[in-house]
Amino acid sequence: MKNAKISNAVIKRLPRYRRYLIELRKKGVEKISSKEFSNLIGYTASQIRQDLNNFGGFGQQGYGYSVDGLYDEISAILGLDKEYRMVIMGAGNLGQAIAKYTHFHKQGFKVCGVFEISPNLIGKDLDGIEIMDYENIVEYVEEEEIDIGIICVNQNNAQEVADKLSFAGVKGIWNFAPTDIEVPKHVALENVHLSDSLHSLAYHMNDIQKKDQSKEKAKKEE
Amino acid sequence: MKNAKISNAVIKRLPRYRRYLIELRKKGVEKISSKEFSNLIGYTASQIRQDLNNFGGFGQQGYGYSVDGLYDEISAILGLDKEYRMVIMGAGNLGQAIAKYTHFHKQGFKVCGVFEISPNLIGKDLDGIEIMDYENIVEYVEEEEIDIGIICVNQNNAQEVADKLSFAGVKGIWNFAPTDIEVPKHVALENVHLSDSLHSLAYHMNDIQKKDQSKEKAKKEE
DNA sequence: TAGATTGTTAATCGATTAACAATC
DNA sequence: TAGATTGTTAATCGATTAACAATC
Repeated sequence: MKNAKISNAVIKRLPRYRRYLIELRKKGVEKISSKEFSNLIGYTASQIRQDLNNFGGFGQQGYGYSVDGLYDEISAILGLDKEYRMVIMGAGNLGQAIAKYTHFHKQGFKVCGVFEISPNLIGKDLDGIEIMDYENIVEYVEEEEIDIGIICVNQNNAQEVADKLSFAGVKGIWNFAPTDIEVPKHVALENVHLSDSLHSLAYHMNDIQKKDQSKEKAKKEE
Repeated sequence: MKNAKISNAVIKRLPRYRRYLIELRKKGVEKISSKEFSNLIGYTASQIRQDLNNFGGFGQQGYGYSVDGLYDEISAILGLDKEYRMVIMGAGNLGQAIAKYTHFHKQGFKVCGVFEISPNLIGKDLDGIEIMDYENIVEYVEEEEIDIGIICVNQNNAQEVADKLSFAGVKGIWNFAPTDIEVPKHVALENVHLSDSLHSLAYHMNDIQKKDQSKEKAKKEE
């Protein structure tokens, strides 16, 4: 494995490669060339080879890539050969939904507990996961060896919660609050800005309509 | 407003500009220079000016940008001066959470209905939003003039639901299913691949740890 | 008018694509 | 050995940054 800094653009493509490899495996496909993979996934064959060669030579000349082998390699690169222990901060709609969503659990990301400040919610059970008092988050993270904190509190409290989680010693923060937060450099941060995503969708919807309208206009003027 | 194709990198930054402008407005700030904005938001002043000039000259030489004015311009560019009517496909945990999440509603994105295939859920009420039968989605979209379909069904049904929504005439699809779907070119598509995001977080967590370890090793070898 | 800051052109940087020698 | 396909270098493309004339 090489040592140079891998660009984020490459990292963002890895989970997608992995998803397609899972599908191929399901279908019993044993090998795939970069060209075949390109047709399937929509990246150029060249880009696929470049991306993979950031991490090592996983292919074999004249043959292609082993589907199983590549799947294992990418999983290892992403760190998906480990288990992760997570806490959810905030038991609002989103926090509760993520707590109940089994999809992550199946992939090795386990929600261990949910933390709340509201007394109405503390003590409740979410499909077997307890809602606990925000007061106790620091000791819980230490004792239960929590890796990841998921921020589902509102905008105004997001930074404070992030600070607390960082202090408590999580290695990563997954932020769903619609605001930018700052974390120490030894903590990894991934944002899911749902509103931003929706706004981007709105832009593209309007863009398509605008183009259609100008096309129609051009047609009439003919 | 210019006509050249705007790159997606620019579009993705617009909601973020807008968020910071909202904060500035709250604080009563009236004008901001690209340099001041740069310090705040973390993009270079040059990039800010480049980005904005894709859409028009919103600033004034020697002065800067009007916070209010720029907010309005960006909102209009994104199409946030309109209201959007949405349906949620799938009343699982995620679908229910989004239905109840008031944040989007406040920004002009209204969830009008939720659609399900499971008889146990059809007819139920989610904070005033009815869960309806998937059978009736096409006529509902037409009659209620739905703009956006939100896909919260599982991976295996996502493409079928997307096809149905496209046929029914939505202008945009917001996909939360952990798979890639295809839509006709007159339909805008925005994906929220939560698993991919989590995998990317895992990578960065491991990357930080690896670097820390090699640093420590280098220290010991001194 | 002088100072500040934009709008815009030019330079740089990084990411993607193309080409091809290496090799299975 | 011949054919296929990788790994990798070189070329291209696009996005970001720097520079500066225009102008408020």
